[in-house]
Amino acid sequence: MRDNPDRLRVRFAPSPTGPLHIGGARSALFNYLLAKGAGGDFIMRMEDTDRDRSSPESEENIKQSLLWLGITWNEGIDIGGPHAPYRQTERLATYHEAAQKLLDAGHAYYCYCSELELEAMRLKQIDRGETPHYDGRCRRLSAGERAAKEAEGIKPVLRFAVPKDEELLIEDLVRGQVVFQSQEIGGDFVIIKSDGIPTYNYAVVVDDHLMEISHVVRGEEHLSNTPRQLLLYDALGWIRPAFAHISLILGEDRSKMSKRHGSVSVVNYQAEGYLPQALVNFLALLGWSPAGEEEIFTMQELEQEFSLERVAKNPAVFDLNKLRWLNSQYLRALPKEQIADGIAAFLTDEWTEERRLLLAETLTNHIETFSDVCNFLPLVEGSEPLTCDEDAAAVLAQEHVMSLISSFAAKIETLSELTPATIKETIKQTGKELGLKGAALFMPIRVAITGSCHGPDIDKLAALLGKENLLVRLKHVRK
RNA sequence: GGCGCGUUGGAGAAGCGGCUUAACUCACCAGCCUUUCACGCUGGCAUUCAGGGGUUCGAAUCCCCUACGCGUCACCA
Repeated sequence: MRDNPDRLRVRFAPSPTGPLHIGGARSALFNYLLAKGAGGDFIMRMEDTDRDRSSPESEENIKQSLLWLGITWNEGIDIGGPHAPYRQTERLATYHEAAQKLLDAGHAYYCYCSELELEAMRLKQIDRGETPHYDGRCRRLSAGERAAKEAEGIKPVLRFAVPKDEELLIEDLVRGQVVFQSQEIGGDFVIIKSDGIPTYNYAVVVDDHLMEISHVVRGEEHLSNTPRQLLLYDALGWIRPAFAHISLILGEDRSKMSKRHGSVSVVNYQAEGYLPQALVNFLALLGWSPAGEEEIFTMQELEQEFSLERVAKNPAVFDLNKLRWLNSQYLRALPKEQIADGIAAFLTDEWTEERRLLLAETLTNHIETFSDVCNFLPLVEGSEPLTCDEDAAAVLAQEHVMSLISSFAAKIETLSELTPATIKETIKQTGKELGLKGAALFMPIRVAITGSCHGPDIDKLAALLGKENLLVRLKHVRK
């Protein structure tokens, strides 16, 4: 039935109803890695059948986020392919065609029930302690009754006639065998809405089949939808694809990742100065584990390493700590020019290229994301003295500090150019003259400049601060 | 509530009946290095696999029950 049944074809099919979620990104990544590793196809399809919530902005956001992560598709929206179009609202005729077959074969029927009627039915069922489900009342409508409803101007939905007592077995590649009973599905479900737009469960089946998808890899929230889709495949006489349901990503409190857990959109991480390689690496490790002991992988390595067999069944908690660590690993491997570019987004225009480079060099080992640079800005900008903590104050209280700082300041004053090298030299000179070295020499100077006992290299910080600001800070200490 | 899925340390996890007195990574703690911090290095961190029953010579690994967590029950995807 497929042109090439052996070819692995997967897809990422998001709804453009919001920015790309971290969970969606992981689904896309797993699909992408699977395709790349097997030399298969990765298809990008837009499931925009919810016309109220879908927006072009969301679609754009999803595409940009995917591209930023380095996930590209070789068939799908924008670039087309043999099964175009790839946007569901542009495929309406296709869905209607298949629906007609279902209708003709008696697998589907028109339903004229109003929202009110449906609601009343549901309430009654709940009252009786039953699970709410459509009772199939329109299933046996006579031609005459149908005509009457049509005459009233009621726009019907098309429902799928769910067979009784059928066992639906999903051979899931990550969860194993999962069984559902057809009568537990919740009644005859809608496949075409009254406005002629197909529902999710129906459109996915039609598209996945027509687009020759071999493996459906998606989030676990779709597992309970699968029996409906299985029924549809069978009724249409289509062979089922392989399924793999990957577990959800949880927030720190073990509930599904949502806005209250902080950043959930890929764009958030982009804006916060994370590196796409790090996010990809992190996402890959969420629910999948490598065979060896190495954990840092490039996209190319992941393509080789990834396999569905090593995908875990249990949900994974999103650990920002580890993401930050991974990001720092990638960040430190970057040439300083790229770090300078990365932190530029968090700096004012007053920062020249040269100073940005020096800042990048100074902070490389002290920041985990580009936005962390903001934490260090007070150290290297402005002349206001920084408040000291207890330890720092103790350092300044030492007897030799006044003469040390005075002597150091005097030497700085004579310096024509402040660079890390000249400053370091000046510190050493000062130490030599006063007979000081080690912590006794460096620590008071550090505290005088930064107000703290800890921080990046003092010579670099001083150079960034500039002569004027540096002298003001030193002067302040002597008061 | 019905149905489904899951449960190994603070987090990600390996483990697929004996090689496990449970890998590896993050976090944490200690030490070394360093002018400081960080980086880096070294070491520590689950006598135990949600709990309880079974099966077996032997179980984290197989079966059952209980508990807990999550997902899903739409003309939303």
